[in-house]
Amino acid sequence: MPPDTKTRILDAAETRFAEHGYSATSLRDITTLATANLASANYHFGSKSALLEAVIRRRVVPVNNERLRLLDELEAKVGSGRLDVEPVVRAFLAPVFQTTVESGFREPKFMQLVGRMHSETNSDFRDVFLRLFVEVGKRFGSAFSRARPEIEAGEVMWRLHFMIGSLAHTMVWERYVGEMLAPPARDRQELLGALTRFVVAGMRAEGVQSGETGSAAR
Amino acid sequence: MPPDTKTRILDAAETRFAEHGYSATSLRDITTLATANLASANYHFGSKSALLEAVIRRRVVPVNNERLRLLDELEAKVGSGRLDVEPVVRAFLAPVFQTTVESGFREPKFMQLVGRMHSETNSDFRDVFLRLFVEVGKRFGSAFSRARPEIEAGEVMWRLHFMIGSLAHTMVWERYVGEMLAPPARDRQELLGALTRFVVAGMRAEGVQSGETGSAAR
DNA sequence: GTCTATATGCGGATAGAC
DNA sequence: GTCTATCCGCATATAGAC
Repeated sequence: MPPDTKTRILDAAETRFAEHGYSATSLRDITTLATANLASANYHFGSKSALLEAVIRRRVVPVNNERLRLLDELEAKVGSGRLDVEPVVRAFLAPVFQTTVESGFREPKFMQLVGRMHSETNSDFRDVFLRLFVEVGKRFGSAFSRARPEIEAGEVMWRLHFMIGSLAHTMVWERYVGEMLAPPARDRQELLGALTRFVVAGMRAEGVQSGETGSAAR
Repeated sequence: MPPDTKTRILDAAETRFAEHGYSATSLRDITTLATANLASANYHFGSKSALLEAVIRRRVVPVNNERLRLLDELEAKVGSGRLDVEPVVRAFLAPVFQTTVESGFREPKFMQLVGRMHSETNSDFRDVFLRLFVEVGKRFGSAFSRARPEIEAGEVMWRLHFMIGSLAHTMVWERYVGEMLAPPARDRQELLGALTRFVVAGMRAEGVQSGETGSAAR
């Protein structure tokens, strides 16, 4: 257990937000788990939503920085040459699975939190998260458009969303799949591999064909 | 506005659960929107979680029935022959986009609700939803395994999750993407088409290659 | 910085008149 | 079936002693 109260509260909040979501978690619950006094949460963070913001920032900023770093590296390497889909997908997905981006990541709580950040549409949650995500979204959108120039830009953006959705859903439900379907019981790297294969293939798919619509083949 | 109070409450609850989620929505908010008395919610449904269950059932049961019907039809058609990935994907995705499965679907509220049902892990929400989803999950898992027999069963199950994630995330965020990325402004059928292309390609991807792991190519 | 105590309001649920 | 009024617990937040 971390020594200072502020960090303990941050950790406890992360755990509970990941498990139950923002609205369903009370400060009482958080401070109890943190073995801290109820009032200390407001003393250190000011309000519940400010605490949420601190929790998100602590995790998202390093992951997004790592994503951008990998993308920079990749773009520098290929120069003005051809940009392949696969390394771009990896640059986006891998940092989430990487437990050592910054010291202190405790699995699998963090994975769930990331998943929830993408799926939660509570306005407090969303506002904070969107602010932190805009740059990454734009950079990766451009990178995928460059890797798949034949695909219309709008469809590329949707594919970015599909990728995020696959990632987020996997993170959130990872520990519940056993209740729902036979648990495949993979380790993290295998899961990242499976997700990468799926997304890379999706990104490489042909765009809409002439004459075809979404309701075709029915 | 529907005539009877019970339906109005159901509609209002659906709207608010879709917009803000279960925990963040109060019965007061729901009954006000429904122009009904606070006490009437408990009179008609017994409790908040029972209301949630009614909301989910009303929408999920017809969609899942339609999914199973399409899959039955497909399996009957191909008999013991080859089962292609694409129509299975379509059988899963299309009923969600079909606004006329049962009369009374009001877009795009319903799409958001479906998205939330897949992403919400609040235990009330999850329990109800899992119960309704188990059969569909198993049937489609088997169908995909049959369509992609070379892929290990565990990976097929994960791909099913990836598909659900893409779908759910798209539903939940459809109306927010404008805040986040340039809005592609597609219509529903185009969106279904884009999602189908992505998922079909993902499902058709090769499985893990010998010697490769998820952390490869880094 | 940490605690107790408390202000203040919203939450779900229900009793009981009509 | 629908209403008012209310119970009662839990929520966030803060005041103020130590």
